[in-house]
Amino acid sequence: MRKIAESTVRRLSLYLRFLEEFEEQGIETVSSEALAARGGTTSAQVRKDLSFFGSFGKRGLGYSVAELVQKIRGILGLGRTYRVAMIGAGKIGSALVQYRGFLQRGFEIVSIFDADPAKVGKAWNGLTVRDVKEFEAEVRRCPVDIAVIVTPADVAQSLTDRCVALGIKAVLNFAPVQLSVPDDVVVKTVNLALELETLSYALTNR
Amino acid sequence: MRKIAESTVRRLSLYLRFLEEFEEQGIETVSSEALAARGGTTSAQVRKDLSFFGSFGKRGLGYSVAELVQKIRGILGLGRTYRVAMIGAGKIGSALVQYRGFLQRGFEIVSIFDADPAKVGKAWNGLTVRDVKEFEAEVRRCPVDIAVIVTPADVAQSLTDRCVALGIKAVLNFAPVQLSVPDDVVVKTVNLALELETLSYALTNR
DNA sequence: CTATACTTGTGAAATCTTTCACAAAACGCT
DNA sequence: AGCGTTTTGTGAAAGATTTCACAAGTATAG
Repeated sequence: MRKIAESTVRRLSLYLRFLEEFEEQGIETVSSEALAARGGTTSAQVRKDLSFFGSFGKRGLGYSVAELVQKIRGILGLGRTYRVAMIGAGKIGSALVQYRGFLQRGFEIVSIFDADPAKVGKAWNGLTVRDVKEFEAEVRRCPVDIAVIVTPADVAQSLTDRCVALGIKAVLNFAPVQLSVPDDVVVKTVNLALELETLSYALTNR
Repeated sequence: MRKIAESTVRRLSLYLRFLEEFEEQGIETVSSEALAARGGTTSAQVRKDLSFFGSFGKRGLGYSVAELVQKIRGILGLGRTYRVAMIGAGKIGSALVQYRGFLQRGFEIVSIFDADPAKVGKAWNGLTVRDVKEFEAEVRRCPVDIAVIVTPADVAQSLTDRCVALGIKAVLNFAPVQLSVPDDVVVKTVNLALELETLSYALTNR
């Protein structure tokens, strides 16, 4: 398939959220204009984004909400559940484990690891925190699709390397570092400092 | 000043992190090539990014690390501290309050609010959680530059409106909703579901 | 059955961002 | 001082993304 811009994929994910809202409200049909209004973009943008994947609407009518939800879920690969390993049982890891949206959207946390002996063995949301030394053994026994790195910056890269060695192809990184991985592995980094600094820039330059 | 792309600002923030690392390592001078290598971009990109704000290097030599750190800090508006209000004392709020990088980078959390009476009055990292009913009174007494929204989705917009009414110009939003604000207010949303879904897309389409 | 109103899907145009490529500057060496 | 090496700063080219604008469907009403 032709290369799709990351911005397009992010918007599809947003559209999906709005469509699910519409569905809950019992709205059966939506125009690109209405969807755009809800998401702060333009109708042309919505139609263009969708057009990369097919034509899902009816001229004069708009899109069937239920159908478009299905199509976008398909495009985003949300028709299955993903198995997630959480690496790091600190504050943020703890918050994420309890975040219901995770499971709700098909991302199931199946294991948690930490290096701190004080944390190992504790139960968290029905899962036992394991020693990160057992990471390889555990992942081989109970494979995962996605690793979430919630560790201090200094160990994030080496843990990522271990994930890569195990064949994990997707990493969500909360450590404030730039991770390097082979081309066939995808990393998303959520960098709080970066977000704050763009706010700082915006506050300063206006 | 000419409009600067968000992507440029984000890269500047990254460069700053790398430059600080270099500084710690005692490296005094850096070329655009070296900075690019560290950040996974190209030297031309680095030079172009910087060129929007001035010319900070010496031909043949590169950039003085210390000087470039200062310049970028200036560009990003990091020469001051920002006062931050945390709205929502749940798991994520709790994790953020304890995140040292916040204060380290000049963002000082000065107040925490929650609607849950069970949480109000508790001390957190030296701060007392206040009832969100007192939000206006408290912010007027102790003004803030940035509000961090860490609440359930359904109250995020109304709290944002209250921030706007108080004259707060920057919001960092962790609630999984699209916030609408006037043009002179800037919002950054960190949307976990979105990040997971881009991973899902990447895992599916390869 | 025709006219009217709407809304999609999509090439083409406009805009924005990144990459290229090279003159100009700075330094060290002889 | 002149020469070779390095690296910046920046127009221009290439590439990517967004917006425009309109033909082509679809429905409804008379």
